[in-house]
Amino acid sequence: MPELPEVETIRLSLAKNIVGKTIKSIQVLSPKQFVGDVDSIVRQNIVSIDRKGKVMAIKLSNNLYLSIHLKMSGQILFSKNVDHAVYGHPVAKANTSTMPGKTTRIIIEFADNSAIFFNDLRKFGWIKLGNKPEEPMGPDVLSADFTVNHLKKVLSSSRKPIKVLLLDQDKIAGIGNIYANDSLWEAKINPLRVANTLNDVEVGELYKGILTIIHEGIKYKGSSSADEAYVLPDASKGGYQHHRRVYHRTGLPCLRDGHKIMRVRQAGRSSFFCPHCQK
DNA sequence: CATCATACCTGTTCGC
DNA sequence: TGCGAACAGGTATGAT
Repeated sequence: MPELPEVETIRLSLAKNIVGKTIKSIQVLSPKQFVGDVDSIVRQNIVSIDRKGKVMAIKLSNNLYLSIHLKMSGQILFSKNVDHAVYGHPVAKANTSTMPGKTTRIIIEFADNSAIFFNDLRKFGWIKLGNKPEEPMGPDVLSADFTVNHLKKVLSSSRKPIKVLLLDQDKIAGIGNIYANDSLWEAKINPLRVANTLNDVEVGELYKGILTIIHEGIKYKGSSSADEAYVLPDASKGGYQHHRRVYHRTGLPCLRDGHKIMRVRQAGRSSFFCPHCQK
């Protein structure tokens, strides 16, 4: 679920709430989802929180890093008081408005009695402790290394469909299914196009489209529609779902020309596009 | 080497 | 209404 804009929104919120705090305890309720020695994070301070692509890395005072990947259904909720972790409204799906809930997998408590809850219905997400962050290989979309020339190089060496390629975190880090589809609409490029057939003008448009859409995702604090688990750490919802271009808009009119949005399947995932204006 | 299908989980929604 | 199939933000792995 969470793609770059969602993870960045969570990172900024967490940074405000937990940097400088001391970890008092950790409870791992789903053992497969935590990798590392739990005891070595106790009594450490939170130094900073970084992000590359969809992975967050919390730096601790003993120079270890807690890397977090939310995969499809992960959430991070913050509560000022672990004993009264009640949120203003129900969070997504099966969760109740109090924590821990039935999808809570890991709880980290701080010395001031505040806490974060790692919820994950589908159990694909993880938290890993190590001496460096777990990072995807590709440059982050927001980094200086993500240039139009980098995009050109990545595309020219692949015969994959362009949308499938955009999801490859070893090539570019941070783009997921929502923002890949919407970026291609923005650039008027069909998701089925073979990557190395895009000309320089099209690569330029795609580069601009990716940056436009990712920045818009961050501006609206991520995408939280009814079928998405994502919420902010205070359980409030993001707003990008009201600004989607094509994602989950099958049969609805294209925002540019009114033709019906189509859905196709690529590498096991849904792709959405306007058959009229995306060439 | 590159690309595709499958597995990992659990819950909700769709189609007959 | 009931019930199995399809689907959901992602990615590691093995198969082709």
